[in-house]
Amino acid sequence: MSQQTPDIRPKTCDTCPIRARAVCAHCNGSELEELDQFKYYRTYEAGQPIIFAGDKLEFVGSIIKGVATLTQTMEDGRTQMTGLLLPSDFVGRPGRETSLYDVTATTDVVMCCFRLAPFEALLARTPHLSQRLLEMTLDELDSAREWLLLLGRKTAREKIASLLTFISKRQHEQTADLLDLDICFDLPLTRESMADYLGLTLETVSRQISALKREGIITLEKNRSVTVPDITKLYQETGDDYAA
Amino acid sequence: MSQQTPDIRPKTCDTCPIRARAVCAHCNGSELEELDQFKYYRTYEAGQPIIFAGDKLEFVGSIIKGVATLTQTMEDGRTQMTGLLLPSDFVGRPGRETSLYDVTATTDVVMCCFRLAPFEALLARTPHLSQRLLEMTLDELDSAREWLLLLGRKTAREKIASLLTFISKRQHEQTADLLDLDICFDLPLTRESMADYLGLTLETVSRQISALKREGIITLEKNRSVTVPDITKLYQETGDDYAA
DNA sequence: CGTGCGCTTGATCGGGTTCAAAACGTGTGG
DNA sequence: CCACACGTTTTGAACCCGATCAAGCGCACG
Repeated sequence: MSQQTPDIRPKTCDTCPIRARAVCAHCNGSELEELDQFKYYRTYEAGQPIIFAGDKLEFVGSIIKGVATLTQTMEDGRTQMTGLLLPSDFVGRPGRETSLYDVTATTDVVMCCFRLAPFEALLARTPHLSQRLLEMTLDELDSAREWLLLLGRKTAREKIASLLTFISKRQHEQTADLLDLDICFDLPLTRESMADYLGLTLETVSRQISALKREGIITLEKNRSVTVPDITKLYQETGDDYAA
Repeated sequence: MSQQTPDIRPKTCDTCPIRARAVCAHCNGSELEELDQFKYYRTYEAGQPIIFAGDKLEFVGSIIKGVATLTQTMEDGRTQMTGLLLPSDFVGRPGRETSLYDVTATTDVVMCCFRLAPFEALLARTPHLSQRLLEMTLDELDSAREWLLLLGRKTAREKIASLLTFISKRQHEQTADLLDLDICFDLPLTRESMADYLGLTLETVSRQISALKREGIITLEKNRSVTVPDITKLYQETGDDYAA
């Protein structure tokens, strides 16, 4: 925050790091030009709100860099994360005027935003766009269903191992999968956010992470930087049956 | 099962009870005719599997009548329901060859099935179809996110009250909402299935239902038929903030 | 009338929560 | 450079909600 983050906004879609996986992935040149008419970039600092539940939705868009969360909060303050958005993920819901969720940047975030009304109009007459959005929504639904299993039936230890495995996968899917090397990644979430993701308390999260550390399954530095010497050991703790 | 269920398969789409809400809702006459080329009806008895996880998907389709579930099972047998499909809901996932979930009929079910390959082909060139599927998928994602909150943060009592509220809503959304009348509905799920939906054990489900009964918030007959004298009282137990 | 399945109820156990306090890390100002 | 303050994380101790284990009940069906 005090340190100036370099402006990594892509100049054009050609140099956009998420071009291949974002909602615009299937769009051709002229479609991109149309999108460009009502596109703008926005940045958010870590911790800042992007949208509040109940707010009128002004835009939808893609996460270019950083991590954002969707959360729901009950009247008495109990909070559950219901979405964890990483680069290339889509934010917002065409066909709805107000957000059902709080959207928050948990790290510094760069977004590619589209004004809602023209985006919806383009969506309605551009199969390349709507088909990609359908694909992405179906994938998100599958992830949500895995998440249901995690919340409903997994133990605290399995939940932690599953989250760590998920983050390491998403952070390394671009790079070559060198399974024989140590895997390192940064946790983009505080203990409290992890707790909100996993349906636990932050104390339980802390205890389970300590246990994995004690057993040598993971190593951490400065509480945020994780090293996994043997990813299969971590994977065995997730409770999932083995598959890539 | 012993009793013969009357054949309620609609003769044509005009008389189809779910026409207005199904995936084909926006289709026009000629599009329906195309769908009709590779459409067929199937029925399943209560308890029968519709698809096993890992099976090759032969068809997608709509639930016309009855209730089906999606479930995931871990190696050691823990199971979590991850989908509860009621009439008009869509079954299957275009763009995937094998099912990730077990799909099971929990009551007698009638489905309108479409052979997968021609359906996908039609989907790709029929915006009326793909846009409706997108809408439905986005709605399902929203439901899944409410479900995440339920599994992650609600108490057993709140979970039960939420499920009962959900079922009563879905069974009465067609009929006029007479809030001042007693609300009655049948539970399409066993205690065990409810437990799988809620991330609980069947004993806890039974105890919480007994508690609600003892307190006069619900009444049951034959363990399956529920009467709610005052729906707002039940709603207050869900933990949700008040809204229709 | 017996058999089986779905449901209820009781007694005990334990994983995760709650409440509390200490340790750590980072940034601030003297 | 050190002292202090604040937010995050760790650790400890007691408690409790829901799980587990174990009968027993009631209704449908053969």
